Amino acid sequence: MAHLPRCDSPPFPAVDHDHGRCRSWILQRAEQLCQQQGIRFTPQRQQVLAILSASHRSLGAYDILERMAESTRRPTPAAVYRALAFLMELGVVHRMSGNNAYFACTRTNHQHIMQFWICRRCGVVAETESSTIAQAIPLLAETLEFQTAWVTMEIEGECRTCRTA
Amino acid sequence: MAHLPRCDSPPFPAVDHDHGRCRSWILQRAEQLCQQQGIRFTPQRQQVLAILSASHRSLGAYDILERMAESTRRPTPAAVYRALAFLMELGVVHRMSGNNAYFACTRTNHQHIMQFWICRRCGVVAETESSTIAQAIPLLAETLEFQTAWVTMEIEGECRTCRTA
DNA sequence: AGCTGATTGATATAATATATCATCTCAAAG
DNA sequence: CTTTGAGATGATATATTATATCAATCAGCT
Ligand SMILES: [Zn+2]
Ligand SMILES: [Zn+2]
Ligand SMILES: [Zn+2]
Ligand SMILES: [Zn+2]
Repeated sequence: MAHLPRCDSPPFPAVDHDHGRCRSWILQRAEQLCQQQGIRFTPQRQQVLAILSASHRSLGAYDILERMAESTRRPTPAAVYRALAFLMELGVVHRMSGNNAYFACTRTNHQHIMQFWICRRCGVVAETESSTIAQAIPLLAETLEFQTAWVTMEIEGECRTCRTA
Repeated sequence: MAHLPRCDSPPFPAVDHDHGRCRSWILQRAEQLCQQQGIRFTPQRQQVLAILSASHRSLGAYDILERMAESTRRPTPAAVYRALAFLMELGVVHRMSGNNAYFACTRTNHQHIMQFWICRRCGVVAETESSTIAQAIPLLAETLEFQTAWVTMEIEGECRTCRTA
């Protein structure tokens, strides 16, 4: 990520923000990560990420499948899930377990513990990293003598844009 | 809940703890809540909660269905999901979206924001309420101008019992 | 060209969850 | 005691999400 600028769009960017910039950042980052790691960013994988990068909204796997079917031959579910697994492994797509949906990440240098803010009306997802929470969880874990492997934090509600509309 | 003692079993209780106490607390609390609210705690609902209250582990809906089939006529999936929806609405069962599983709550006076600690080996779930986190989330929400409706916090890992075994 | 491992295609199926309408039950009203 | 009506359950079908398996293809290397 050295010479790739950050995607500086804020959480829940304005509806008229320059999303082309977000979009190309998402795709270029994936390209670069694949090159660095010597793995292949195949057309199918590109296509799935391109669909997700079209907005900051999350999409279900079968929604993605439908959109792929619009431009090319309809893929099988397995193909979609394979591409999603690849992109999640690469760290450029996240899965929202609350609604079985996937979205393109716009943050670099994730800590282990992120918050995902999901607008129930428009479906847009924002990511934050609270240092307070990042500190609190290991403390709780220590008290419980619990060895943490994975943290899911999803907050559902309404974003400013939808509330004021 | 006035005269029902708290379920004082700690998070991740020892394997030899007096679970009969947990179990009867879970069932009596549900009974009492139904009486207070004038709603019916039918045999099917009791049976689902009895199955969940048999341990602190979470179970999938179809696991519950199988256990019901052992003692009575095999119910339909819809019957299981209806009972689970009822018990969740009552607040005595929670759903873990990370693994589509359900477990019997052992805490009263939930705040809005709980942490669910899920052991990947034994499946036991513990609940905590961190005041630090309960304060942090509204602050983040305010910054984002986000109106929070629901918070999911699930931490997967290994409990002490499983780590030391 | 031939080899090898990664990727994709094809097919089937698993796992989780809901929709719909008919029937039954129970408690309250008459 | 009967009626009645809302809530609960049964029955059936189907929707939604995800994975397993094996064959075919492709890309990069020798
Ligand atoms: Zn954007
Ligand atoms: Zn991210
Ligand atoms: Zn117990
Ligand atoms: Zn609880």
